[in-house]
Amino acid sequence: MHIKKTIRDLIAASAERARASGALAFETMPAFEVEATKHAEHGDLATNLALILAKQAKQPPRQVAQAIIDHLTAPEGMLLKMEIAGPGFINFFIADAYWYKVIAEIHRMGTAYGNSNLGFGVKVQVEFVSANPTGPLHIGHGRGAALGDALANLLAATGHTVEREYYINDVGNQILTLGKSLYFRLRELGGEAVEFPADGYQGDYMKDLARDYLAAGHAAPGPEPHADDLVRLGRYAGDVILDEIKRDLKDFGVRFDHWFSESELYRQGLVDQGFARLQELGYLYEQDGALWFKATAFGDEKDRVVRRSNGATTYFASDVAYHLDKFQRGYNLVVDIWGADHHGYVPRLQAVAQALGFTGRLQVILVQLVSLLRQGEPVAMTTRGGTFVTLREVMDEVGKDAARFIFLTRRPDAHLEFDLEVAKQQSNDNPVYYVQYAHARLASVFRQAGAQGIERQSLDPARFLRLTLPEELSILKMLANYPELVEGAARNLEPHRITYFLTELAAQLHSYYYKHRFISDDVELTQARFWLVSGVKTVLAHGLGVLGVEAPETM
RNA sequence: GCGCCUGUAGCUCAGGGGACAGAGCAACGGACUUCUAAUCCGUCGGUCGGAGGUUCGAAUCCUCCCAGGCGCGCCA
Repeated sequence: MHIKKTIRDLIAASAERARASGALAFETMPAFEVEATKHAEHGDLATNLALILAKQAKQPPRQVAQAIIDHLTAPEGMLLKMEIAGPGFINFFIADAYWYKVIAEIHRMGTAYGNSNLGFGVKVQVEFVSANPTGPLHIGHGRGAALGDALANLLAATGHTVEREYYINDVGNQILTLGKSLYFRLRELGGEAVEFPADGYQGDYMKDLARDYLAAGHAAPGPEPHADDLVRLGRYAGDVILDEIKRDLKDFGVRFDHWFSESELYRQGLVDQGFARLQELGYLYEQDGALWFKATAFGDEKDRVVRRSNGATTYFASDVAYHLDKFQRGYNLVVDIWGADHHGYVPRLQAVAQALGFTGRLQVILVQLVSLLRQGEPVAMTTRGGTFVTLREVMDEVGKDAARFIFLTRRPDAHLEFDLEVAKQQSNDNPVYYVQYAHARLASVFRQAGAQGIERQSLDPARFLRLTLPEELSILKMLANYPELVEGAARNLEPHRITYFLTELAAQLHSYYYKHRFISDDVELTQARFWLVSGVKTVLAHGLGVLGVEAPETM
């Protein structure tokens, strides 16, 4: 029951009829809006078609609107009335009875209400987090994790075939640096006073790692270590850290289908394949002993080195290979979620996508950094410097659900201030509990009713006529609009729309609950309300599911 | 210097061509013998950073300026 689509079709058909009858003259049907109104006096839906068509039709907007109304025929009982308003909007007032249908619809679909086949046959990959295994996940990674996971859920709910991937940078200098860091911590444990390298990873986790290394029975390295020894230490540390990252993500409720190693690109010869492909297309050239990708041919500000004059390939070369591989795996859309500090990297990667012939199939979502505060004071966060708050700490302090909800209450491209003290202090006023409470409250109502021997009886649409309160109609409309909202969120890759919807639905439910009793002596009314609020419960659970937040039966 | 993101109520943020700009928190005043008060009801609070422009219509699009954040390697 996509009401907007239904109305849109009616409007379009009406305009065509008006043209056929000569009441309206226009060449082509322009794009027009059918929007939910902000104010009740404007009805339920409004269109701006008359305003847009006025110029073409050479008639005043309100006159065009009248012509559309005159030629519009809606199904019996659907429309209460239509009004021309303001400069030429047409407002549609939907009959109450129409909204009751949503209850049966939710009943029919069950927990799948809100799902759709929007993305049928579309294969999407969401790559997110992909933090280097050189330290624990911090709060910024948490934001990316929550977003990527919710986005993948959202796309799956709308019928896309979704795969979640984590890209592991396990090639290059950082392994050596990691090994060096471990090495120095080991020597410290051996009682030596060594000067820790400035470019080392200074966090305390490296000290723990060193202790664990010895505890596991590994021999401490001697002085003057060979580079191979450092690399081995680096790999060891990387593996341990990656295991920890996996554990953190699992506990954060985030699941991945693939963990893709950068080293795999080399093992499989994909980097050379990438070079060969670009070479073949004429987008590689040599200069100053280095190999360059002609990124400027696709709007990047400068060409980019893929192989340095010393023969080493760059990080960018890996990404060329990695994305070529992604596209060859047949994804219609590849979504990369990155921290905003990598934004300068977007044009060159888009250039690669274009060069390889996959224009428009790569979408990079930049997640702005989280500025972490503790009682209003900024906390500097650097992995290398070792001062940061880990995702683990945040989970422990404010809980998985609260953290995820907070992350998903902001647009990705907006800076996020996360004050730990505030998040803790306000944990009871946190919007996540507000929404969860609505769900638990309804569960409680049904438990209470059950205890009184009152069960929800079979669906009888005639009873819904008893739902006449403004609160009830308002809730019905929200429920009816939910599937479209989910589709819109998916289309725009914006999970936060779900968050806002849920908060609003919970608000309406709480208000309704407070003013009116669901369980009463009036059997018919009780049944009608049961059916209504069980629809609310279903939708709350669905939305929370998309966000990866629990929908508790009791709180 | 150049580029990207941001600037909306005291604070944190939605809204991103459409009708009188919204929510939460904070502040203030009310509501529990009641299906869960982690709730509800009300009050207060905004020249949408500034100036021009486009449009029937601009918080929203364009230009310039101001402020904050982040980038600008043959690093990863």
